[in-house]
Order: sequence, then C-alpha cells, then structure tokens
Amino acid sequence: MLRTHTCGELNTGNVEQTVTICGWVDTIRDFGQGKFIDVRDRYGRTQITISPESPEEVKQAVEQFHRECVVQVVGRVKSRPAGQENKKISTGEIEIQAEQAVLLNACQNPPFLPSQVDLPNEDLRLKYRYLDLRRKEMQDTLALRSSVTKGIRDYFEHHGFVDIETPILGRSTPEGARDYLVPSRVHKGEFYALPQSPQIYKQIMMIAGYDRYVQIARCFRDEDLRADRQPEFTQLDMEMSFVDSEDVMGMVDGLIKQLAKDILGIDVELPLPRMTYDEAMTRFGHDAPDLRFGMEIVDCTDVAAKTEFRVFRGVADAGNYVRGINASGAASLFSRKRIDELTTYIQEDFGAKGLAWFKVNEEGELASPIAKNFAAQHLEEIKNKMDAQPGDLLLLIADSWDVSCKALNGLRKRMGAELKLYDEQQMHFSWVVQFPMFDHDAEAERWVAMHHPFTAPLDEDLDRLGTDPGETRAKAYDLVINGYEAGGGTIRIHDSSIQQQVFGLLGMDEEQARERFGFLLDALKYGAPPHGGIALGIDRIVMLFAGLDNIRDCITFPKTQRAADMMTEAPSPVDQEQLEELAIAISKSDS
RNA sequence: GGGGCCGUAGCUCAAUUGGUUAGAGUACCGGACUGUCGAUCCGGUGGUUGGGGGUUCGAGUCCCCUCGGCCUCGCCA
Repeated sequence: MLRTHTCGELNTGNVEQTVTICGWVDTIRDFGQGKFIDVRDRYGRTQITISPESPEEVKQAVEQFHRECVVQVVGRVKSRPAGQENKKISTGEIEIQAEQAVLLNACQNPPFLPSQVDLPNEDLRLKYRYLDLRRKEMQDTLALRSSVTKGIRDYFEHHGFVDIETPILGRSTPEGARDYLVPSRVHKGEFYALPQSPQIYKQIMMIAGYDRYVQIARCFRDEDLRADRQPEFTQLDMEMSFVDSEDVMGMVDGLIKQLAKDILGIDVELPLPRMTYDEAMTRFGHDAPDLRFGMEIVDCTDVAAKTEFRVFRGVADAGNYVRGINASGAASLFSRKRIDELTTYIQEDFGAKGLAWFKVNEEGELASPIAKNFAAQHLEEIKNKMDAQPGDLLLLIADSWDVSCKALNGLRKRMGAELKLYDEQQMHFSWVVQFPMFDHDAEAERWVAMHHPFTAPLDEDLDRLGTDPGETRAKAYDLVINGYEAGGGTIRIHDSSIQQQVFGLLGMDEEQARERFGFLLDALKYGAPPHGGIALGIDRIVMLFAGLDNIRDCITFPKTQRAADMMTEAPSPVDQEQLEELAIAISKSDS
C-alpha cells in the first residue's frame, strides 16, 4: 500500500504518529515561507503543512504540486495550534507536517475543479465525467446508491430469494417500448434485442420452480429521454410463486421500511397506504400522485350543467367534465400575466381548451372575468364545493376526462412546487392498485394492454373480460414515491384459457400469439405455478433518496437527452468492414 | 416529430436593448506575504461571442439555417 491512512480518518488520536497519505491536491495556500496543502480523496481532506523547517527536498518537491495532481505525503500528525482548527471537516483538528512529498502523477490544468463553487454546465461535466465524479456530491450519491443495492440484496437474501442473471441478448417482441437491436453476425439479417426488462425470463424461472427470484437488472428502452428516464436503467426485478398482490406488496413494504430506516433514518408505517387507480385519477388526475400535499381535484360538473356559462354548460352537456383545484392562498401571488402563463402551459402541453379561474376576494366573493356569466347561487355552490376562502385561487378545466386529468395534474404539481406545499426532505410512499387491464387505442380502434399481456384480471372482474373489457381491472400495483412511479408489478395469468381470451382482446389470434410468445405459452403448459412480482426503478429510488431532481446525477455515466455519451462520444460510426461482416448497409436518409 | 429556455475568456456570468478597443469574478502564469482553510495583496496571459449565411454605415445583440445542452408534449411503465 502506498498509504497508511486515507484523507478522512486522521484525528487527535493520531497525534505524533508518522503516517503516509495519498490523494489529489485540492488547494494550495501559499505564504511564501510556508504552505498549506489540502490533499483530498473520497474519504475527506487532510491539511499538509510546509514550514521553513521542512526538509529542503520537501520544499522542492511541493513546488511541482498543482491542483488535482496526485501526491503522496509522509509526515507526522500534529494538533493544530489553538484557534486554528477547521470545524467544517472531520480532520480539522490535526495537520500533517510533511517529511517527504512525492508527486505520483501530474495533472494538466483541468477544465473545472471538483471543489469549485459554481458547477459547470452539464455537458462539460459529462465530457470530463472523471473530474465530475471527484466531486463530493457525486461520491456521496454513488455511495448512497451502493447502500441501496446492498440493502436490497441483503433483504431479499434474508427472505430466501435466489439472485439469478438472465440474458442481455434476447428476442425482440413488438409489445411495449422500442427495442435496442443487436445484429447477429452468424444469422445475417437477424437481430437480438436488449431486454426492456427480464419480464418473461422471470416468469420462466417461476415455472422452473425458483419460487423466489430476484435480480438487479440492467434494462434498455429506445425511447425519448426525460429528467427521470434514461435509455439504459437499472431495475430491481423480483418474482414470487404461490402469491397474490398483497404478498408482493407486503414484501416490498418491508423492503421500503428497511431502506428508509437504514439509509434515511426515517420510520415508515406499514402497510404503505393504498389507493385504487380510479381514486387516484379522480382525486389527483394521475396514476402516480404526489401525496406530500393535498390540493385535491374537485368535480364541479353538476354545477356547470346548471349555469348559463356556455363553455361550462356545453362541456357538461357533452358528458365531459368541469373539475378544478383550489390553490389556497395563491390569489395575490398570481397576477393576470402568471395566470396567462398557466393557461398557455395547459393548452400547449396537454391540449386543454382553456383555463377558467376565480380569485376569492376579501368579501369571499368569486372574482373573475367570467364571473358575470354565473348566477350568484351557482358561484356560491362552486365556492362551497371547493372550500374556497378569501385569498384562494380556483383553477378549473372544462374538458374531456383525459385532458382534465392531465391538465389538473400538471397544474397541481406546478402549484404545489411554487407554493412550497411540502418539505423537500419529506418522503411519501404509497401504492396505486387495481389498474385497468386495457387502454383503448382510439386510432387503431383496439385494446392495448396497460401493463403487459400476461397481467391477470381481478377475480371479481373475470366476467367483464368478455362483456366490458374497458372496465376490467387488473391485479396490478405501482409503488409511488413523491409523485414518481418508482415501480410496478402484476400477478400473472397462469390459466391458458384466460390468456387466450386476453390475447384475443388485444387483437392477437393464436398464430400471432404463438409467433411472439410461443416459448412462454409452451412453458405455461408444463406446470406453471400462480405467480407475480414487481420491478422497482433503482435509479429513481436513489434519485429520490438522495434528494436529486434528475436521474443523471445518480448514474455514473449517463446519456444526454439525445442518448449520447459525451465522454466516449457513443454512439459512433463503425468501419465498413464491421458492417459487411453483419451484412448491414446504411441507407441514405433524406431527412 | 412538436413547444420552450440556453450557448460570450479554461470555468461561472455581464455587456446601458444595433454603436468606439467585448468586461468582471474565478482558474492559470509571475511577484509579495508563517497560520491559512472560498487565504490575502500586486501584475500578467487568455475571445472564431457554438458554426454558417443574411439585413445594416455598423451585429454578441435583429432574421434564416445548422450543431450542441436542458425542460416538456407526443413516446415510454
């Protein structure tokens, strides 16, 4: 070892010991006769002192020291003079009097310093990721991520799960997200697909009798990126046999409780609260509502139906909805201009036709350009329904169910953040359950699986499969943290007749189903136990646990929004020879 | 594919709204200084204003195209 101690562990207990530390030069404070050199590694920072009494070789050696170069220092640990302690760092009560100093490796003048106050732009951080990863925040986040994955592995091992790896090179399936494809050299013109999730493999493992499977699995989806979405991400993938929804959720409840305790030091009450999908959409307009604050959606369609205001009346008469939220106390904070911004936002982002609003004045009256269209009695009803108090701002959307959900969810999130209705440190865990089995694809005029085609319907909804597919609810559950979908799972169909029926509803005949999932359908015939599981998004969980607002900051080497790696410059063109070996020709695109 | 914000010194930002030689802090280089810890003080190097085209007597500023980053809708669970 080139060192006896790290830069974070020396304290007054080590005084008068001779030690050797290694690390990067963080800063040099030069006083001519003497210098203070902070040497940093991921454990901390230790001050080295050079004084007129220091050996000549040391003085000469440190002349070559510059920021971020790698050094080794041998010296004696001393208590700092009284009043010169640095209380901000763990090693602040001691310093090392240098007796030997070695430049292990020089450093070019770096584009930015890990310890600088103003962070550089993200593209520069990503290009020089090794410098960015030297930053304490990044090192702390990656350490937290390591604690999360260790906690997960310990928990599942304790509960008798077997950690099993599944292939990265798999078969493309047309369902779900766009696949990343890998050309086969041996089978020219054919492709592997990288897994969107190990979904089918884990079902196969249940059939194979591994009744408790777990894997921390890398997954790939070739879709557009967001602050909380990367093309390559990590799932905690888990599956159990002989279970129903409650068993899977209970297992995850225990995991969440343990992680929250061990990592955040907070006690989480179990079971985690559950809410049905219908309730989530009705009260919050979203299937992953942020429950750290209220501001619930209020349905005013019945009042709207009675008013003379044509916009409201028309929407109500057409069977659509007039719903709104009460941004309590926001009336004075939202000028006409800011309300216009909200209107533009819901129009451009969610296709809403408009935003109706009322400010509640001192007298408790609803004030708005549209107020004159309402009878006093109807304004009173709206006021009562929305529990409007003086100073409140009421925001209403008159539109289809779908648009009103999206727009009100958007408004609610925005208002919640702007009005600071929750503590940034707060964590809220809950379940949303009983998702619909199917979404209706209006364009294609067919049903599509909301989760995946192997999701089991609720027992009490089995009859509806045949009569009313849109009203059939699934044994599906999503874990929600602070308004993010942190994971989702289902109990799978293990009855082949129900599976056939679902395929039928999805517009797949037996032949198509065979073509796509033949191996799974075969496997299901060889003694498939009832089973179900869940996948949790580890990146998102780490992001939330670390209090970050984007997923890139908890991924070591993330991709940019255009799915590029700024450091390696992937993706890149390849040699013509490589293409020929794969029998691939690049067509000239006209775009 | 659509909408929005952004790009000026190595880095973080300014530039009186189209007007002289594009500034500051920091980093870097040199000098001064034994107790600093965002050290301080003095001096210096450093610019294709992302790139290209246009309008204009004159463009960092206005217009068009393009490259890149971020947020977002669609997409994705």
